[in-house]
Amino acid sequence: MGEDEKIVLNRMFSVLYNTLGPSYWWPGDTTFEICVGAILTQNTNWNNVEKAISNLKANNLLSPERLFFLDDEELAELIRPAGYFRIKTNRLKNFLLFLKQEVNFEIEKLKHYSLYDLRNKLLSVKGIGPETADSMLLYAFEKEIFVVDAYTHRIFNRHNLIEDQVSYEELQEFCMENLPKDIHIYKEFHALIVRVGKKWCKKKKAECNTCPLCGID
DNA sequence: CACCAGGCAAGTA
DNA sequence: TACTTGCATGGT
Repeated sequence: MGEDEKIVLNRMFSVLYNTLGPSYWWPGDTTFEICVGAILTQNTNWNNVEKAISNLKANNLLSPERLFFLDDEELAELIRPAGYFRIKTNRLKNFLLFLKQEVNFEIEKLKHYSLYDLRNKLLSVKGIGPETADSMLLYAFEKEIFVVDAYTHRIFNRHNLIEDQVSYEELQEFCMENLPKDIHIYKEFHALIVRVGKKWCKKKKAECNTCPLCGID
């Protein structure tokens, strides 16, 4: 039972990696930049997020302290291209307040926290849900946790690996049980899923005829 | 033009 | 618990 699923997931990984190549994820130079990107990319194309991040960089504002003390209105204008800019302004500010209160803006200190301690603390910040928290944990804080997203759900469902109604945590557990427990694999597999999903596994149109995963099962 | 993007919280029943 | 809705820009 479980062995078959391991085989399928490992085959998916190698097919995707061999056809698409390495992903070099997450784009972003610092721990903080990755966290900011994780909030900005919620239900939003990364293209738009890049514009917002480059606005912040151009104004030398990609630091926890400086962003914390920036007026909400100015922050909103800078991140406007990322969409949902008023909501995301509040979510960023909530995260920045958490950084101030938890580690006095010294974000690197969070790397010493244990996985589930940090996960619970991130989830308690309003505006950080499971996917955003796990993206930060895996890519920014180097914790061994798998990131589930809409594409993971859609692709795994279309390949009859999971029921459509499974929860985030259930799907996450399924992935972590059937993939090698390796942070590098987790990083690359999530990235590959997003890349293949964007191109071949859209919400309505499933252009599976040319998808690398077509006929894998 | 319609559709969608690397979600989340709040409201409703 | 299990739906539904608002949030918003920019690319295809």
